[in-house]
Amino acid sequence: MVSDRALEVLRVIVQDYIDSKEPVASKAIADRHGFGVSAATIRNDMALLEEEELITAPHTSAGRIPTDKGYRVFVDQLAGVKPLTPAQRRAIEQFLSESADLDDTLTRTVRLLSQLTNQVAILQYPSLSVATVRHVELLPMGSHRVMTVLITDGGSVDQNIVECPAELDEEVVAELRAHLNAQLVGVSLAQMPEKLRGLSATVSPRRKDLMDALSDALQHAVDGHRSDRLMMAGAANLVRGEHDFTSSVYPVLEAIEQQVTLLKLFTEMKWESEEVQARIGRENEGPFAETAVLASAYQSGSEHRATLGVVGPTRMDYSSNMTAVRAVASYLSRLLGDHESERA
Amino acid sequence: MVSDRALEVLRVIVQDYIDSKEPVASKAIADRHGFGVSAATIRNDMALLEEEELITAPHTSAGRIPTDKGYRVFVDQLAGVKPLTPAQRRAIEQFLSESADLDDTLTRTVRLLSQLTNQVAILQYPSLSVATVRHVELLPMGSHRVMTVLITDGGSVDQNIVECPAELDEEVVAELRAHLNAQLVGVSLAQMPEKLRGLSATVSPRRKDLMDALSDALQHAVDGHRSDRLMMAGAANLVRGEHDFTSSVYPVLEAIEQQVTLLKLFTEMKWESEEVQARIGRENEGPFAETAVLASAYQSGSEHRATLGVVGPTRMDYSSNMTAVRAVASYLSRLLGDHESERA
DNA sequence: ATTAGCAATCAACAGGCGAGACTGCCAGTT
DNA sequence: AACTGGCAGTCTCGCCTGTTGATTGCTAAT
Repeated sequence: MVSDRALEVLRVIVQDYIDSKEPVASKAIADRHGFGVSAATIRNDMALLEEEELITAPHTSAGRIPTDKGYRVFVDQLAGVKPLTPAQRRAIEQFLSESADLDDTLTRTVRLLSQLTNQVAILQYPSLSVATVRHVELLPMGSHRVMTVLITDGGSVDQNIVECPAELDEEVVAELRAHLNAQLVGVSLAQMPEKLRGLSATVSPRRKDLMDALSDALQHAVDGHRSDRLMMAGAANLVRGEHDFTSSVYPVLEAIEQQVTLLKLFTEMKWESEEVQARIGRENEGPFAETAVLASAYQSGSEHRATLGVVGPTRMDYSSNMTAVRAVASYLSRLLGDHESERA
Repeated sequence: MVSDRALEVLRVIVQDYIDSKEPVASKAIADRHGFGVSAATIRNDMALLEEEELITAPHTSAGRIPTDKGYRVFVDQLAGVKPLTPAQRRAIEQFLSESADLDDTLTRTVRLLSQLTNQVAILQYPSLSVATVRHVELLPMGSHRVMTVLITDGGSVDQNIVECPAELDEEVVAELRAHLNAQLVGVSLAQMPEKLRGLSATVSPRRKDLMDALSDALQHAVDGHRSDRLMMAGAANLVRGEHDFTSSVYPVLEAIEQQVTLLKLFTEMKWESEEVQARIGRENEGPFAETAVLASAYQSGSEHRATLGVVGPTRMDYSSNMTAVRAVASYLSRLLGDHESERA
């Protein structure tokens, strides 16, 4: 029952509210965006929009502000795709082209995203379960200790120190190293647990304890690769416009730092439909009920996806932020994809 | 000219103000901490302390609050060493004993410190310039690409991908690997730049370009080890008691994220004198002029030191926070020292 | 040196008042 | 049927006021 013009009214309410932070009055709409109709007519449309719970008035004699539902309609139907500014595009190219290793790339990426959006940026570590083992190295550290190094084709490396139940010499280490590489190179991290469990059966009984210890350590390294960690950048942005949150930003910041709520949120999202997803206000539970979360998947390898995005007040610039999230996700995917293709 | 009793008055003003957040009145002091004197006498002492600019009154009919200078005197002369609670001690043991690799240890440490103090905790990455090279690994990635992996005895690992000017086969790689290890194992990171520069002279001319590319990559890995990065945890603590800062916490949080100001602060500090240093209020420049920074060096190896600490409002519990910082620094040193000694 | 007492000062609070900003509605117009 | 102008009603905000309660500084007495 909402006319096209009413939707336009909603659009300008969202837009004006986003940059003025003030409730938007009918008169202001009629003046600034000449719809060819008077303020009274805008008021009728606004009454309609209020009926539909797309906007609400903070108090009787105030203008209107969008509701969560209003933002939702705006995002789904009204938000035009704002192209990146040349400056933004340049910033992206520059930032990402300089990266060295994986960790550095991710750090830069999350900072970049926070700068582009002026929001808190969040980046989920890429799940490397489709990555495969490229090499396993064993380095003796004294007679009863060895360091395992697990190197994957994604370019990431993990190491662990293992207490050995038996005396070690270089010969034994070399033998084990050769054996481990023969068994494990090419195996995907997803298959690793199974493969590691079967490992102790492949060696002579007197090596069994030792091999068990090593496979424990390697399992630990694999676990560390789970995409269950987040990086954050731009926390200061959250406290900048302090009055964006009715109570305090404390629970929001805390929840971001705890990571668990956001990780849950990210995994809940379905990625089939759209490139960038938005969760607005009450659509989120708990501490994020006053925030909007924009997120996009990025390809961390040939298949698997991880998520990056921003968290901010519901009163945010959805158009440009969604563009920025999409752009950063796609640049990062390209970067990692290149990386991937290089090992062909 | 400040009598001993006047100093005691300062002490209780600091203590009371810290946990009540309210200016402290003469009557309250006379009542709660019976000095055996009346409120009027306390008032005389307070007038004296105000003369010395150790306390100040926010307005005429209010109690007094400590000035930066007052906190300084408190910290230097009055703050008793509050022992860790058993619960805190347990938390430290538990947290740090579970750590796996270096990065994990540091992450846990900084989180631990933020939990113990309820402040923002900052940890400078250990400078590994005294760490030595344990192993260099080369892994071919296609015919014109090789991944270098630099493993140090501290347990940290860095890798880089190198574009090779010439075709590679396993034989060449093996030769280079052996050569690099022969030349570099045991070299400290501080010596690496020099050593790397001389490297291309040690190989046959037709390998020279290749070796240069490799040493560039290794140099890059060494650079990544510089202790010019910080980790932060507990940012939410900064916004919890919002009214601790007259203006906004924004500049503080931003400065922490930018890292540069804090790194400068850390390097300025002299570590000879005390275990834990405090910089209070105006003693700090710029964004930190309203905060107190507690910091302590920790030993990241046999010699070199890095810094960890907390940032919070000047109105903080110096006694327990300094104890916590000291304890965490010492536990971390022990942990890293153990690690160090293991390679003997 | 300490104390009791007292006047002075000021923040915090609540209440009241006026101005300004919008809305909602209604009656009239196109 | 859609739109408009006008107007009363409502509510926030800022401002002023007076009141209350807390605390100090001073002075004179002990």
